[in-house]
Amino acid sequence: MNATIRDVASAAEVSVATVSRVLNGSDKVVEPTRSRVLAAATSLGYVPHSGARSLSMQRTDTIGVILPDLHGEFFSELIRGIDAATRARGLHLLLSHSHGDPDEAAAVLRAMRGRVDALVVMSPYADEAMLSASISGSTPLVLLGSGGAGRHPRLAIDNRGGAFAMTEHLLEAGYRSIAFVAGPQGNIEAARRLEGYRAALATRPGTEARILPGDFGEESGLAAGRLLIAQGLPDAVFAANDMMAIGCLQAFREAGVDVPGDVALAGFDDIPVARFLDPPLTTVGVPIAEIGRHAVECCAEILAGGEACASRTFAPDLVVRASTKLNKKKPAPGRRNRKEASHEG
Amino acid sequence: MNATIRDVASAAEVSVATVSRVLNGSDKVVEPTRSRVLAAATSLGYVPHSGARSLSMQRTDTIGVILPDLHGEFFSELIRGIDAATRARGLHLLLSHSHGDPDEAAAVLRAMRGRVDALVVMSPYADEAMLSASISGSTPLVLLGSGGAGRHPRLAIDNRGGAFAMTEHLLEAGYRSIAFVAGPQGNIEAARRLEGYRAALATRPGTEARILPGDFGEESGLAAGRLLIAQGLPDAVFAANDMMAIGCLQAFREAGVDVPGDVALAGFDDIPVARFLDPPLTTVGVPIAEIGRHAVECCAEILAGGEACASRTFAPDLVVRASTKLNKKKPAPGRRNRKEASHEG
DNA sequence: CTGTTAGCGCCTTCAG
DNA sequence: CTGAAGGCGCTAACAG
Repeated sequence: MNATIRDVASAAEVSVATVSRVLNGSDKVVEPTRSRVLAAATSLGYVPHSGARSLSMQRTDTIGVILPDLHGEFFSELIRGIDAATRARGLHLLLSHSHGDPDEAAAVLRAMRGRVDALVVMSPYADEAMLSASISGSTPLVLLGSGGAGRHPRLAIDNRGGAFAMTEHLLEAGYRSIAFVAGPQGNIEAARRLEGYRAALATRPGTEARILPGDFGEESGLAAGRLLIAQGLPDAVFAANDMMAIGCLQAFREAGVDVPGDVALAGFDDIPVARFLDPPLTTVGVPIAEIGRHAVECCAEILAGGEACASRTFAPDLVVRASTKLNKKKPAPGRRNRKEASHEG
Repeated sequence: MNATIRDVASAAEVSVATVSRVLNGSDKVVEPTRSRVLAAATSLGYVPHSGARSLSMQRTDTIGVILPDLHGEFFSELIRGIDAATRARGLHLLLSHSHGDPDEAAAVLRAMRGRVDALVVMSPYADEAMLSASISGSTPLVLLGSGGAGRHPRLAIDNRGGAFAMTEHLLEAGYRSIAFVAGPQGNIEAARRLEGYRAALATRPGTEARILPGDFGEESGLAAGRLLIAQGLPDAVFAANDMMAIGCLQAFREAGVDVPGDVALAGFDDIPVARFLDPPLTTVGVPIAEIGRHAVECCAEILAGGEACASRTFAPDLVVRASTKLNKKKPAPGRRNRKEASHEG
């Protein structure tokens, strides 16, 4: 069994109250006793039992995080940001994922009751009403990702704006026919990105939307790429996220389709690996870790008794790399350029 | 405030003991009362307070996981496996990372005391003695990754064997000079991989080790690749993990060095994106998520009162892809092959 | 300044 | 089969 506060108290020959005081620093304890307690605590390897603590303090110093999925670098980055912020504030991180099914999400939320002081939930499917119903109304809740307005702060990226800007960029670069690889049905982020794509096309008469199904996974990008090849390539492909863009790239490579020579390719998210692809991927940059960090700080503020932080939309920025460079420069010495290589030979 | 067991009891007009009994299923409660309690609990949205529960039950139903880093797909996959297993067993997952600094690791461990029933720790730097000193001796602990033998079960991959096999493979494929991009100093996994590389070379007279520094990050792979180009390319490059291989690939691309035409490239881990690279990356396949899952099951077994599960070494397997294919096949119709393209022209 | 004591919410003997 | 009561470890009044 682990040492309890009582063990420390008797070892230091003081009362439990005194031990509690020196360990929590608040009240003043005179020096001789103080260090005696500290010594006893250290030598016994005493660490307060968090269960007991949470029972009497009414808080757990833990933030619950519920994510829809745990695949790929996007979530890896998000968790990294969240973890950094929780640890910076001395909080713990209870992680779970909900997969999207509203019932399961509700169960996960309920299971966290009493274990966490606040929740960060990314739920691209479930609506806020369901969430509210599943948690104690007093538990602070910060939402991640797009969704309807509601009473909880929500941190989102401007999916529509980002997709609009990217489509715009492609159009301005001279690509006329632009296909879009969509995200999962019902996913709000995905829907917004599709909207942005459509809206941008609508500003240019003569352009036409061409939309392929996808689910945010690499495989679906691969399938979309193959489909495009079979049906006829557009000038450019805009995938609703980077993972699918990676899949597309693979499909193109398999078929000997050159990017950006034969078709341009763009993604969304700017996951770390995007710049290491061949060609480096043009994408919509999202401050993923930053959003995670901010969500935790939001929670911390609320817990500190402050106002709930305001909802906020993060502006994504265009990250233009080689995958959409229509007019390639002359290759520098030692650089290769497939097209020209075959012409030169 | 949330409903407590007392609220449920009075709503159902029974004692708290009875409520506890029906909710924990163990004892027999006669039917009329039973359903009355259930109804009351449901209508009040009652969920037992986990802090109180852990206080009286001496368990938290939570597994603590401490990882050295949270970058990239490797950890994403690991967490995914762990999360799947915890949720399958109705356990919670408390996540933290320790960065490698032994003191910080100790602090993180201590902070988890009382919050978790068992720990899964991946600590490529800290030794087991330090870990033991930082946790209550009775807390089950499962170690992830290579390390010295100790009293705790340890799940590792055969780094040495994997690296040996890969080096062997490269040698057999006809590559004579093989450079190795090493992992971080002091990292045990990295050291083992280096050993495997060295050992395989030692079996072939006339070969010589050539080792470049790295830290498992993409950037260090990029630097290593550039260094290799500057100093003169070997026949093949074996990076101690896939992230660094990705960095190398980028360096080669920048310089117009063709993979595998000019130099072969191999990695380690087989992170999901490896097969989507250009060229798809030959690597050592590690069942990452599987290991995470297994670690949790190990913990669960111990908690269920069983014996501590045995240490286990997972055998990695060689995943040969295009990045090490010296003799490329004739391209199928619609396939491209840079080298041949330039010869044909 | 320090000690005593009453809960926090729950489970679990022990009586009835 | 059900109720009453003690205790898990800790904090926070309230006394001394």
